[in-house]
Amino acid sequence: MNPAQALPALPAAPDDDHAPPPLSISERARVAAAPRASDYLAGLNPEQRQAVEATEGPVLVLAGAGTGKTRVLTTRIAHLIATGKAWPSGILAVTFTNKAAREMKERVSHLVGAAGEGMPWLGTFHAIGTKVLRRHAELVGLRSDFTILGMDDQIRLLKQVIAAEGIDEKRWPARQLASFIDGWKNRGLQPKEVPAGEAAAFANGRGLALYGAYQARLKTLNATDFGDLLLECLRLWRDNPDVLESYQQRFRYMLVDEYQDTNVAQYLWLRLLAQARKNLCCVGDDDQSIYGWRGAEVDNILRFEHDFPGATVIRLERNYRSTGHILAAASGIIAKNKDRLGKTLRTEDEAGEKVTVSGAWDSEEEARQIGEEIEALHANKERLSDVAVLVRISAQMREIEDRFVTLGLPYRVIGGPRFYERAEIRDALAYLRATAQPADDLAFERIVNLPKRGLGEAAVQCIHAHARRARVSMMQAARYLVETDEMKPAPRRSLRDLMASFDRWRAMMDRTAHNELAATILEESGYTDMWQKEKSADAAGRLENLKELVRSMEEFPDLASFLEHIALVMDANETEGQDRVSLMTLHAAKGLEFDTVFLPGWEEGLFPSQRALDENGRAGLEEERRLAHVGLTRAKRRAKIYFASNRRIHGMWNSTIPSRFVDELPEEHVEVTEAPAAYSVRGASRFETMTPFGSSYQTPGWQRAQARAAEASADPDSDIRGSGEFSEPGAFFNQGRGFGSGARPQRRSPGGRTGPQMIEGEILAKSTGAPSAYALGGRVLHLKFGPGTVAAIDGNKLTVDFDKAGRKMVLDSFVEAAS
DNA sequence: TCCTAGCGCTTTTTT
DNA sequence: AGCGCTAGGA
Repeated sequence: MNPAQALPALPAAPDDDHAPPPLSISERARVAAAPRASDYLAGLNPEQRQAVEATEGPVLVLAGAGTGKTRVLTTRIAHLIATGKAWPSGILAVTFTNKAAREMKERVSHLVGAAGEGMPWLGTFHAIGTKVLRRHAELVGLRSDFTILGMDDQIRLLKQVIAAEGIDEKRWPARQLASFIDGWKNRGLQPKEVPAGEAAAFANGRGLALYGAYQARLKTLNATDFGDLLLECLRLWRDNPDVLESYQQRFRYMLVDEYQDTNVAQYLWLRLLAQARKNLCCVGDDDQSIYGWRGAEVDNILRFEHDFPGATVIRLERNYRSTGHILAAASGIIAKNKDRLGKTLRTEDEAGEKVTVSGAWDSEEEARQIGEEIEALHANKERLSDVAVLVRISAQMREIEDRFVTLGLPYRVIGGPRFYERAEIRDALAYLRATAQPADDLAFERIVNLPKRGLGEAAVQCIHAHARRARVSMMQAARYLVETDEMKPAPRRSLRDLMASFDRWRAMMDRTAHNELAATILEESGYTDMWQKEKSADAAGRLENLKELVRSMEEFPDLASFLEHIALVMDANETEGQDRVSLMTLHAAKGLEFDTVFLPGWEEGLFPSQRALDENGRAGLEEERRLAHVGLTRAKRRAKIYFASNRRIHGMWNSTIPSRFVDELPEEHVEVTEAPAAYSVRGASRFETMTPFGSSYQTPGWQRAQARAAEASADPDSDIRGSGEFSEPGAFFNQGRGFGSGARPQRRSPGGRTGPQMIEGEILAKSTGAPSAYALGGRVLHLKFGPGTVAAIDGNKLTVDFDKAGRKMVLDSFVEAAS
């Protein structure tokens, strides 16, 4: 980056079998112009170095977790540039995510200086596909200013297509069709290539017709979806050999990151480009292929040597991340997989701590244990940002978040709803699109009645009908309709105002900064007003997001390039800096690392996911196992696995058994922790573990609750798990319906003490008569709702305004005084 | 046109 | 349980 840190002279051309031919004058000049990399090869281990220097022919680098994969990729690019084998513009480097592309760009320019910034062909498959398509749009029936539809637009369009074919959208949901079409596109299949049998699965055999109709509709709209960005490239290159050849000539060297995640379409895309020069270097790890469910084809990496004869395969097995026990545990698990190329990770690091396995009674206790351990780590001067909790499914997060809120542990959820997927952002973008691209019907439709301006279903239908009849955009149709009296006066007036606004904004476009224009549009359209009037808790956050959106536009030269960027980039701009625990899914954790990793929910059915097993059998199981491997290899120094005996799934309590992966861990690298309250979990029969009072398994809920309440008052120290919140008496009688229907299973604890739970406020309220120890306006802390202020007191019943949860009536025994 | 009660669905998620 | 969507009524 910094030119001042000038780099010493190049090392001599690598002295190996693939030594380049003598350099011509122009090539020498090129080398001279390339920024010098210092001893960029020096820090590499022998395998890494081999991977960097094997520039010619197909190369597969099998890079295990934490083996320096990104380093190899970036150094390889630097090497190609520094040795004069290629200009930056002659190197194609593809990644899956924008984040990965950004990082790679950064690291390359760090190595080679400003030349790296100029790598025009470093990007995601989709970004590069877009670039190619814009240049040759007319050859595939598009104009070069085609719009890229996001998922929501895609669904909206499919709904229209389904409706147009006279199919009941409720019976055959657009979402499902979208996943069919995405699946076909992932496999590189155009409508005419889809196997007849497959398409029959949707809408009684009309799936294929719908796919065709959808594609036709996209063309009319001058639009593509994400899949098309690759598919249309394939079509372009196949139908126009001269165009293909120009790209084959251009890309002297090609690099692919995360090759195990490529789908068939991407494989075909790469193969077409690599056919001529064959300098294709794929980096990946078959043991980290976890995206099969969205079309990734592990076979691509497993078959690499077959697909690219004469390929060099290099294994990176030296792990620089994890300590010995963690690595051995991860290796032990992944070794059970059959479909793999086989690698053995090793480390020169110390053995470190063993992987721990802990059982918990239920998911709440699991969350409590994790919270406690994190607090202990924190007290021990560990940074929270070095700690992560990795879950299998997002639904697991809530309980853990609840616990963190209660404890006041700062945390951040990674990979939540993405910035650009948030409704308010999509709405704002729709306004901008409708302004900048008047033919963008989907954008227009999204905001025509947002905020509500009296243009409901009927009005939209009317515009639609006219647009279709006159074969014009909805915007044009609307323009026509305000001049006629096909519409009722009220909507007509409203529509006229809206059209006038759009005219005004469009007129501003060339003389107003685009971010200013955006602010104006959001203001004048009443959109920001809409959220300002909204009293809900997240309205403020949404307004904040809108501000952030406008601010982020500054970085782009004009509205068009901003919209282009938006269509492809879906990353949230994470605010860094604070010391927080990270909470995310295992999928989101790929590529990250933390000192300490908590892995809750290792239970059959949840992890491995029952659905993965049902739908994909052994392949599904192996993918889950890879996920376990990914989870463990995120840990640098500590990995902690948990399972609970009872977990609520879709609102119902279920008895669960530990994951088979727990038992696949190699014994000698694992330590089973003592549960804080000693109760046997493993091997306990389902009924034993869940009957609270002898045979009360079938006892009506009210009896159980009474018994529990009595016990609660008798034992103030008992483990309080209910919230103490009041509920209507009626609701109470509706809840205790026994196991599997919402009632919570009871713990059997050694001393015969049973934790009271779901305590019915009314009963407990009668059983304790002591006056409240809390004062009006006092601060209290509630186990479930967190901190709050006492608003009213009635005996032992408090009305508390919780900071997070709002106003609730709770029993004072459920709160404690807080500062 | 707007509000709300009820229904059904529910892994993982990028572009 | 929680969310989003839809239908049906005000």
